Amino acid sequence: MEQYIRQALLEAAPSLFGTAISDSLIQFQLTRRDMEGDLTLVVFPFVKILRCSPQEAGEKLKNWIEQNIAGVSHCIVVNGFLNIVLQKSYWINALNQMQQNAQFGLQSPNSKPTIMVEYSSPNTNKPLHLGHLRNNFLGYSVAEILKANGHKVVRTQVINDRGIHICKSMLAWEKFSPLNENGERETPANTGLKGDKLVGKYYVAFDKALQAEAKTIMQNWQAGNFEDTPAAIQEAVLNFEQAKLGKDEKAQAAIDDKIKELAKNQTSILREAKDMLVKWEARDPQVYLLWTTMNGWVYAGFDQTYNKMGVSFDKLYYESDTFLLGKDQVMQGLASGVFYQKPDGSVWIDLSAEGLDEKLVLRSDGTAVYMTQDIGTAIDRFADYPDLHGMVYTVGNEQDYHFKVLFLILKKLGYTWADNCFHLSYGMVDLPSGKMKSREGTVVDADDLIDEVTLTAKEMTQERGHLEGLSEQERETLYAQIGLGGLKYYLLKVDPKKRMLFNPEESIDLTGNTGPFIQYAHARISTLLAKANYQVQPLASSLDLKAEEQEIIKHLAIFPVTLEEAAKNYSPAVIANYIYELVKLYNTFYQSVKIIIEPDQELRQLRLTLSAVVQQTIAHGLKLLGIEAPQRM
RNA sequence: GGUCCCGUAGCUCAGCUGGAUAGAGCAACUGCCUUCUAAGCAGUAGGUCUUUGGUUCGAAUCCAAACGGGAUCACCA
Repeated sequence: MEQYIRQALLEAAPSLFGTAISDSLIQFQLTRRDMEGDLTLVVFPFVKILRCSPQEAGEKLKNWIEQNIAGVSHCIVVNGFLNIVLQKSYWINALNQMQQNAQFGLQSPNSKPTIMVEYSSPNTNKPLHLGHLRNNFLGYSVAEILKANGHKVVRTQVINDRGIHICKSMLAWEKFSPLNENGERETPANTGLKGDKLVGKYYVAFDKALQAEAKTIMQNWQAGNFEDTPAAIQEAVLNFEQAKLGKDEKAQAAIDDKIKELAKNQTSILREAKDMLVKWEARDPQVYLLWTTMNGWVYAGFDQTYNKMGVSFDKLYYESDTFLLGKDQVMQGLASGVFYQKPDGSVWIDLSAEGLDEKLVLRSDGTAVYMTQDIGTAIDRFADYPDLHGMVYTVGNEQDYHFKVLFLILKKLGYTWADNCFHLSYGMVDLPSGKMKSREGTVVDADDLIDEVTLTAKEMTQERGHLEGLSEQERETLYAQIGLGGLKYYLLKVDPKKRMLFNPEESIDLTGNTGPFIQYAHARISTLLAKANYQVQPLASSLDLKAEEQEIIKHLAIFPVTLEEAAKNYSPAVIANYIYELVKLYNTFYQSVKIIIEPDQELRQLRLTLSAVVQQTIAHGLKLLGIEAPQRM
């Protein structure tokens, strides 16, 4: 309708205004809920052209629209706004079309270019935590949203399965794992621990040992004992100590950190880890065996967690497979002059012309860094999927700079698709106590959280009791759907870009703007329709509509635009807010009118139809968020 | 220090490319289940949209600065 009036106005402009007008002059918005009207045309832009008061301009537009636009009942001019009231039959017809289209609002599948969406991308040395949950739910949901907008989507992740951090947990396991009576070190099988948890335990053990050894070295340095310390390091330490004199506490602490870094680099345990990395890159059989074994444990653990989370992937990339390609690319780029080499052999790119810094792309010892690997992975993906148009990287905003650099490098290497790469940058998740810090043990474990939320859902669902007739199996499924639904909704309803607060108590709330609130509305409608034995039937356009009913149809009508907006902004929050609003409107309606027990059959059918379309739209919306829509609860 | 992000009710968040009297939820208080699931609904109260300038018919929204918070500037990932 908006488009229709816009077009008509543009065509009629010369006779109406005496001149052609630009499209941007015609600004529509939805009429405020507390005013009469459906669509509002902003009058101010026309005032200049018509050289008259807003009131006069409004009157002129009012008369023209009332006489020339079919479907318009009448218009009201108020405060420089022209509120257009559509005929009731317009909304009945809209509802009729919605009920006949089970895919209402969705674009036809695979009608748009292929997009790859990357999310999760964990390290294989620690279990998934709350931050990963936001990441995974976001990525999964954005993939669903792009699909619903007609894109072909490939879900993927890159698994950071190599590098110094992986060697750390491997080494710690070899060094510190106790032997059992069979002479075996700890494994998931003989401890019953989940694989990712077991490996994470040794990653922590490594850090602890590293800290201890570094502390001893620093104490030696304090005491003036520089035995075993290279002269260059000794000099650096002494210089730092010198620099501390006369500085305030904060500056001194910063310098102490730098000294600590130096000490860590002098530890034997870190040297061993580095040696292991070199051996790994040389494919030392023993190191490789250990690596595949321990990674296998982690993957089994991750799979369990992904399963519980309800996320999945179409294709996996392993850093260990792509980093060599990355190195090749760097060498080629070096030859073509995109990169340059320093005397020590390290390879860099100079982005100072773009307002960025110089960035390392290959270490002096020839080993790959994160950037090397990311270059390789990106190129690999476009080679694997010839019709791939673009990529979405779901990665936290602490890596904004990294991705700016990555996309620039890819472009400089000559890959035009670099322009279609997008960093879906999301904010950190804070706890009421502040930031999550692994060292302080405040990290919220993903498995624990999911279990907790499911348990709470169970308790609360049993309290309300709408469970009669459900099997034990069905009940358990329902608890998980509600618990996880609440958690997902809680994490997705906030604009991804924004840093958010995670309050454990609120995340499992059932009332207000929550997942269960929306699921409940869905379940309530489902049982209602079943009881009423609802069948799709065209509605007579002569039916009258109550305000509550019309509000719902109006909101349903913007679902397609909302879905597009969510895709454009890569924002599940847009969908979450939309369905929340829809449910509130529906609940008001539900509470104020009779539906099944309405004696007038035409009215009853209208209200059932409205309920059915709302139910379908809630279900679609929840699916876009990766949330289940229970039939009853 | 350079660069980037953020600042809306006590708390958590909406507020589309500038538009009417800035909205929800939670927490507090009042009502509503012999009628379709009360995980609901209706209502009360709660605001200098951090501050100051600028742009204009009009600014929470755009621009600049200040203040406050965060991220990042590694041969870490």
